[in-house]
Amino acid sequence: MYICIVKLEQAIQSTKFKSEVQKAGLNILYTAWWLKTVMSRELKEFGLTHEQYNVLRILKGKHPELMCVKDIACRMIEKSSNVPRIIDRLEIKKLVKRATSEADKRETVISLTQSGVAVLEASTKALNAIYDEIMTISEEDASSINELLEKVRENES
Amino acid sequence: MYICIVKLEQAIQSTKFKSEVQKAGLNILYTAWWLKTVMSRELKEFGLTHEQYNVLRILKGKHPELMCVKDIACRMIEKSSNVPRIIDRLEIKKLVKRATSEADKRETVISLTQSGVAVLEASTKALNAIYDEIMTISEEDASSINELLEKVRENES
DNA sequence: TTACAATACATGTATATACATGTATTAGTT
DNA sequence: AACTAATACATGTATATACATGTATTGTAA
Repeated sequence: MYICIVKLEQAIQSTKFKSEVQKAGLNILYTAWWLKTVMSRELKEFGLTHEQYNVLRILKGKHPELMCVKDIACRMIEKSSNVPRIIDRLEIKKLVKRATSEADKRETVISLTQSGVAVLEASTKALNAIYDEIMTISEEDASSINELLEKVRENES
Repeated sequence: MYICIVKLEQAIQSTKFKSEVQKAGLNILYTAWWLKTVMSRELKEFGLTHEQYNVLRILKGKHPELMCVKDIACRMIEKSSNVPRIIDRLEIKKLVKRATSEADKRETVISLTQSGVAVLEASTKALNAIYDEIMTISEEDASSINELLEKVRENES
């Protein structure tokens, strides 16, 4: 059973918004929370948190090449993630291994263990299934969202 | 100076996405993180976290009526927020007051203090200014986002 | 009316976020 | 080459998230 509250108005019990733009801000925040909740519930079956999964997924992108902490950090969705600490938990679960870089001893290089690869593959399969199940929008609508969100972010000051 | 990474591909250093739908998921998560970061930086000037601000804003909606903890909780954007603990911090800063409900002694009723109202008003002004500055999309685009995000969430299983 | 379930909130725990600081190593400057 | 700055990461702190458990109060049913 998933949390199913379609309308933002119902979700946050509020009907007055200053503008569509402000409502869009709340909608983005709420939808992200909803997505994270659904994904986390699935990942829990594999003993992973959302952030731990993200690190594994990033490592997989270069596997079997090693990656240093800062290269993982700059690929994280949430840039303020404390990557060394997330790696701590993954290391305890023997899903990744740490080593000091030969080339630059300041760097710690991380690699996926075989068990890390296995857990990642299984959890990715489960996540994809959940995505197919809950995100039933069309590719066209998804494209529109991607365009619009990049428009939202295209500002500096 | 704001974080300005327009394209998702740059932001998370990834170019391959399984589908537009999956990319939309990442885009929603990343945009939410970006929005929260910008807002939090502004709120810091007032000694507030994003969540503390949310609780104040919700209380304002009924002010000067009192609200109990569960009524605040169900209006939060992030439903898993631990509202009693957020109220702890606000109480220490004398922005809200706790009292036991007369009608039902299990309930704790919360009210904004005068200083709470003042801080909320000032921070809301600052946040609105930031919103105007960074969210320069049109009302029409914002409406499209609202429609599409509600389409994204309209699924259960 | 007593017993039990449900409700409302407080509190505890593990992990994450956001940010500051500490420590080792490398790069750059004189 | 010695000194200083910068870099990479580890670690510390306050708050939040996500969830479990504890405690007081209320509702309900025998």
